Amino acid sequence: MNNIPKPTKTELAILNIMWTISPATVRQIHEEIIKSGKTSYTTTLKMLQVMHQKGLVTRNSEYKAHIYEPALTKKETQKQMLDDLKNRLFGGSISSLVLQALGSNAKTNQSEIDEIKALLEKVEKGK
Amino acid sequence: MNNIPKPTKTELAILNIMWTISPATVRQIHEEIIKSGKTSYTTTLKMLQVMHQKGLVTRNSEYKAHIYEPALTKKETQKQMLDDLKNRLFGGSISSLVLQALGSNAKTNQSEIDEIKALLEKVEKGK
DNA sequence: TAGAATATACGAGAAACTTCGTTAAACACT
DNA sequence: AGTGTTTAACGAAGTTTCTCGTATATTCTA
Repeated sequence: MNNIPKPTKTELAILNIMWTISPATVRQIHEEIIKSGKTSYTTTLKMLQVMHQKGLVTRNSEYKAHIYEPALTKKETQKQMLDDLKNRLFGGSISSLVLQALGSNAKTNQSEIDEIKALLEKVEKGK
Repeated sequence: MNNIPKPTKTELAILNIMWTISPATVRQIHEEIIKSGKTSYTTTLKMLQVMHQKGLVTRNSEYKAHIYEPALTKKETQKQMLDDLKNRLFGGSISSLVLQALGSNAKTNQSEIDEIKALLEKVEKGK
């Protein structure tokens, strides 16, 4: 099977770093992690190994220091997790999710609103 | 402290049932749960006890069979979890989340689109 | 009122997730 | 070559989450 599991909380934190600096070695990733909290190098290493085992990241072992990359783009992961949340809490309805998201957040700026509107038009046209 | 933690996967499944049938006894909740999979009554009971301990549900112990209710409404929980996802995967930007949600989902029907548009107008006016 | 049914409490074990120390191999530099 | 540094691998322990059996109390009913 080719199914990549949903990342856990800690795994997601690591992926967020990797989306900005990968391809990267464990050392490089670890340097970023410790900017916001203390952790052992081996903890980071172990996390990457487990994530590789799960298929969340790929790695190149050609050199002594392996080089890691996320298996999915940030966008793909966003889609995956949004989909999960939609199914588990919004009865499978994306619009219900969107309504709730917009409704509980008034500080959306004009250009963002325009962007959303434009996208809505596109969705409308595409029917 | 008054802080209610984010429900886990299993806890959320139970809350989903409770939002439709609560106030309810463990027995009633359990009957719903076993409609989609086998579990022991005591498992359900223990989950509710832990959830009560965490503050996710309230209970009335006046009678032999305690009566449970969610501590938060479904809407409040939706807001809470959307907020969490937004912070952990969308850099704190709701509009980026909304764009991704709408973009990766073409099958939004017309009335839903209209609803979203109306809400956008409201957000726009309220500035 | 005695036995059956139904409920809670509780603890133990399984499973998933996270952290870290130890070991050994690869490499870097005199 | 010999010493120190950097790395991967691995296992073990700590945590959280989930599942379930057993013990005990309460309620029902025949």
